[in-house]
Amino acid sequence: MRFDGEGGPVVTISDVARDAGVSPSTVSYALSGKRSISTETRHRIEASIRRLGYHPHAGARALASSRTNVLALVVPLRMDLNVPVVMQFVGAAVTAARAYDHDLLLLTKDEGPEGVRRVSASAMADAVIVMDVEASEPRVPVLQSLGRPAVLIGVPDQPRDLSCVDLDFTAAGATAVHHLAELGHRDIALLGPSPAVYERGTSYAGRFLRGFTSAADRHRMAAHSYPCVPSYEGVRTCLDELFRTQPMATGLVVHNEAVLSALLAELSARRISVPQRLSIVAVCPDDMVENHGLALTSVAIPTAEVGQLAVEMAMRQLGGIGQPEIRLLSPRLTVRDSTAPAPADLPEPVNN
Amino acid sequence: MRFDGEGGPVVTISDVARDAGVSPSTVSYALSGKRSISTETRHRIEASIRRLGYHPHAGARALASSRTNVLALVVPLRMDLNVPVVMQFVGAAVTAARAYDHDLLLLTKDEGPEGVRRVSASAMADAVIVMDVEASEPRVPVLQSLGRPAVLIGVPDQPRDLSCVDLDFTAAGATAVHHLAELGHRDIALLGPSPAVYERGTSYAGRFLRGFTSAADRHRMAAHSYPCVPSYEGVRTCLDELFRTQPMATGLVVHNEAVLSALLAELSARRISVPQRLSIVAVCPDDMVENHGLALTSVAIPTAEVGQLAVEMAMRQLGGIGQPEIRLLSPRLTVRDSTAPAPADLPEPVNN
DNA sequence: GCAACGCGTCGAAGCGATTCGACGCCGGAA
DNA sequence: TTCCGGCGTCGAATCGCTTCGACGCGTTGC
Repeated sequence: MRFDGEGGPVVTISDVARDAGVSPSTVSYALSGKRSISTETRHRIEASIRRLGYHPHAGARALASSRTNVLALVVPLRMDLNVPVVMQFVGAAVTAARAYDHDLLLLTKDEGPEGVRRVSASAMADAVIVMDVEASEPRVPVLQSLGRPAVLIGVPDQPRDLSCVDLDFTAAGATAVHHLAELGHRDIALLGPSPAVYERGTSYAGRFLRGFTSAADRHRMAAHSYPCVPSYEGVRTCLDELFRTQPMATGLVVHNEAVLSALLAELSARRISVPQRLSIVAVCPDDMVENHGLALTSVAIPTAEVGQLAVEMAMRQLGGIGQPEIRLLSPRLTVRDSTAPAPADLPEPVNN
Repeated sequence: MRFDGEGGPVVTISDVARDAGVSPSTVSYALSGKRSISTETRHRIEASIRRLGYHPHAGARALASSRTNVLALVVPLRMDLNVPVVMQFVGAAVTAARAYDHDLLLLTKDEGPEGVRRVSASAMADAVIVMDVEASEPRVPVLQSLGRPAVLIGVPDQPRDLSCVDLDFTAAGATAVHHLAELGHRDIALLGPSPAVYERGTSYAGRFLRGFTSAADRHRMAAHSYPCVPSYEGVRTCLDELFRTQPMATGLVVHNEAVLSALLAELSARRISVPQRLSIVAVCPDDMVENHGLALTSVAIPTAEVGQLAVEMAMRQLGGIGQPEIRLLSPRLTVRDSTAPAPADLPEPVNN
């Protein structure tokens, strides 16, 4: 039992063993349950552990067992992504991980493929979860060569043998359009994420757009897409452009959580009433549909589920059961107060 | 050189040593620089490392050196805090940590003091950084007994021997008030964070409020504070309350980034012009003052600096130089378009 | 000319866990 | 009664790295 600086005594497994009158290996087996231990002995060991305040040394454990009980999570730090949404994923993931007695090591996308390799090669994590996946994701080859479980949140063009989980954004796009179609809208638009997001080839943006476009085609609706930088100015520019191109548009799908409040404020300033003149379908986590002065009809982004599933898929692979798989969650539409039947009489064209 | 599942060969320090024709300890010294190595030998070792693709095993390193090169970061997951602000801290911290060749382990405040103890006692991290500090912070005793460096972002009532870093929120409150006083405002209000934040005794909220109140007293201004839940509804309620209590208020300090856009939208809906009728000083990170249709006069929350400083203070303590210290950054006011001299004629009272 | 020293390198002893094989004991099957 | 198998436990090897002490050699100082 060494003493270490200010901190209390550093208790090792041998200290526990001595205190309980058994050998270290017995303590180890009592802890891991990999061999049976008599109830009698187990209780004695548990008591010693509590009395001495024993915590296994993570490094030693990792060295001996080649398991760290740590998951690496790669998050985007960019500000053109919606930050609260990212945080929701992270929160769900860390909570799920703790339920499996694992911790999360935080990496940033900035480090690129090399960061993933570094952490994995130096055995700092047992598996890797990657957010903000791009269509031609440069981290896929690295991830694949790692020989560790990996889960992508999003779907690249070539997932190879990697697990993916996400909302089915293609279906989500279609769902939003379908809802507007049912309400009789014939001329609709998509207010999408920042152009930068598309240019980067971000997985979900493209998938949603495809779903939106092809559903609109199927319904023979007029439909255009307007990427929108997340600022008041960006919203204004987008709306100008939108109503110049489609002055008779009556439906708007918003796939950009960050601009929701600015959009509603600006529409109200322009005296465009929602949902009378313009119906709005938001695509965002459920807890973001309130707080705008109007409950928004929305297609939910199930951040909590996705984050949790990502961890569970990783854990399953670590457990040996379960192969890589691609799981796309079906979209769920909740009708609230921002959508209504298309105006019966031709709406007044919006001019700016 | 073992082979391990799908992953490439697992290269150890002995493999490198053999390849370079030296002993393992020499490789170790070449890597750490703790003893001098001839240039000749060092080059040979570096070449071997590159050729074999050697990455030191983090667990083994931690075991032998009792250093993990990992910092634990405890973040709040609550949604009543402004999430983008939290993310800015995190981003700055992880970037700074990488500059010191360290990684970040993510803990949540949910785990409470026990989480901190767990991670520290099992030697998963060398130091701990804690966000969202409360006045009577329950993690302080644990942190103190750990015998590891710890840095709080925020200042509890009893910091004991722990390092703290933050914006000087007391001074920030005073600065905002002072600016309005100079412009001739005599009747002002504070739109603060959610009541829950105050009830929790969150460090920065109380400090800001104190700075605000005492500065207003000093200037003999009428001043009240209105905690505001971050939703459209919350903003409306607050404004109702505010103008019922202080119909002649001409200045508003907003210490709640999340409601800024809702606030401006609602004010515009109520035909209260900013800054003619009402001057607004925001307290928020600089990159949040745009995007509202009006550049806001603000007292900056230097998230990047604070996050980075937190890491640097932790590193300094790990390096043995530097004692625990409390660093409060001086506030910086930037005058933009949301503040103007108080209306010369008595402003029309706002009634709702 | 010799002691003292610094430099570059090596070997071996840990660090604190896991895990494999072995062993004694007891109960049930033959 | 003997043999076998499972249970509970132990001892020792091992994981990959750091670090301490030692050693040989070439300099430097008196």
